[in-house]
Amino acid sequence: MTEVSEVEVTEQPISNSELRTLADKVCEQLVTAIVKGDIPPGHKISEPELARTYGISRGPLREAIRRLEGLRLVVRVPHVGARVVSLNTDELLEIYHVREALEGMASRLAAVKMSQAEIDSVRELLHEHEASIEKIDGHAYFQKEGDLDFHFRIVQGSHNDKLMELLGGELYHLVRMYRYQFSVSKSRPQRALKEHHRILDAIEEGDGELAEILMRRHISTARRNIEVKLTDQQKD
Amino acid sequence: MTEVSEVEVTEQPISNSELRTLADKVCEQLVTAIVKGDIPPGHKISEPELARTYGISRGPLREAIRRLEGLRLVVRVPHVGARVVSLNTDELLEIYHVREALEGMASRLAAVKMSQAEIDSVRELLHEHEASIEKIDGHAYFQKEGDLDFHFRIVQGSHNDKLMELLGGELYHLVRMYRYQFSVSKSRPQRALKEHHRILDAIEEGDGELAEILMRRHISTARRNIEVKLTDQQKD
DNA sequence: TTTGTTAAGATTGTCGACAATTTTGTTTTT
DNA sequence: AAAAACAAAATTGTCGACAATCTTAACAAA
Repeated sequence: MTEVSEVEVTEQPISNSELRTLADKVCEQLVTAIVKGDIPPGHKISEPELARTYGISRGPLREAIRRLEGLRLVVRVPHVGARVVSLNTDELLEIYHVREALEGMASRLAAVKMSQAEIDSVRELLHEHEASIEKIDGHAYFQKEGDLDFHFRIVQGSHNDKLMELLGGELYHLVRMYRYQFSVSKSRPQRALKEHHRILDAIEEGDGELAEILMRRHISTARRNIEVKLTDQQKD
Repeated sequence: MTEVSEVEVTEQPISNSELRTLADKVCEQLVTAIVKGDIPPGHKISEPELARTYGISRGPLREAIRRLEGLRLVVRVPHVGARVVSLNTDELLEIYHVREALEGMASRLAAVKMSQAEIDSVRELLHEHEASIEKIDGHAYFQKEGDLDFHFRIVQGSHNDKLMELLGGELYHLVRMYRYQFSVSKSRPQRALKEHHRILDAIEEGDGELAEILMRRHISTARRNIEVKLTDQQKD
């Protein structure tokens, strides 16, 4: 665990964050610490230790932990304590099934709801991704976060708040956590990029049905890639 | 608001509940109080008042509120307080889009994963529903909770924990809340029951694709019924 | 009357201390 | 030596008090 001794609770510049209470701020810091693996999966969440680390009392800290529990980033046992979730591949596959369903629906809705300005903006994002891929020629290390950027843009395009909450609020955290954990780089970035364009094409044409099919295929392909890697590992 | 003065924190018999801390118990009580409308939508959650009501201190209570926030049952504003969510029909329609996607996927997976014993058990549940409908002859008031029972059985049949968490953990609470709120009785219980049977048929035959299509149609029909009722209300 | 200011009151946020429970380590018994 | 019983330590759960912030209500100015 990367030591975090005596970390000041960083004041957000002035940005969006209405989260002014200690519990909220510490919760956010803990989210990134967990997602990035600074606090590794399965690690015990010690209240006295963390309270000292962040320089706050246990009250707000416990509230933050309760929030993390809701985000499915920690598992809590009464009178025993909380632990960072340890994600096995099976759970990740489950998440990909959920993503297939949810983001498929998001694409269908986006085809009806997205404005041309939103579509143009996403197209621009894809061109940035294209440039990055060419630059690093195939390895496309950046994709780690970039891929989810595209996906969340489509979810936002659905203009369905519940979809945004579910995916942005808990599922994507776990996906990112897994990617950091096993330093997974996108397996076929050029191919994925092309699929992203096709999905956006369908949305631009207002063809929700096609957009949903393409998105589902895109995610289900990713899932099968993970399954393959899993079975390969087992062979070792 | 149905007065709840001096309610004892009820000790669960011995059942499943490993939730032994005050925060957990009060959280559960608050969930049902909110879902059933005892604490109405938009109502301010006063910490001193609730702490007195449940006879606990504000510490555990605040943890419970943080948990409710995660369940999307209350909305919290720092330094101002928490309020019970007030659900407008638009949000309910959003939830039905999510349900269509999620339960469609659940049905597809259930067709592969459900055991014959599980299927038989659900079939039995449907027969009970049938009896209830005949008894009250069309009105089928019971359906209020019974309908979701069936749906959750299918979700359990998917054996996908994430699906269960998402639907059972937050979405169904909001659906039940809405139904209590507007005392919605299932509009076409016989028809719905028949559709339930067809979905289970497809699952029993291992036809995941059909099961998904039928479930999605089933839920999307329900959504359109709500939309119609909404527009009817607007005409008044 | 309406608007703006200010002060009192109430509520939320935070802390430190104590109680209850679990975990750890030691000793005793078989 | 292994298992059981016990004691000590550490951790989680709960509480009451104080600080910071927001809400209100009264008052003053336009």
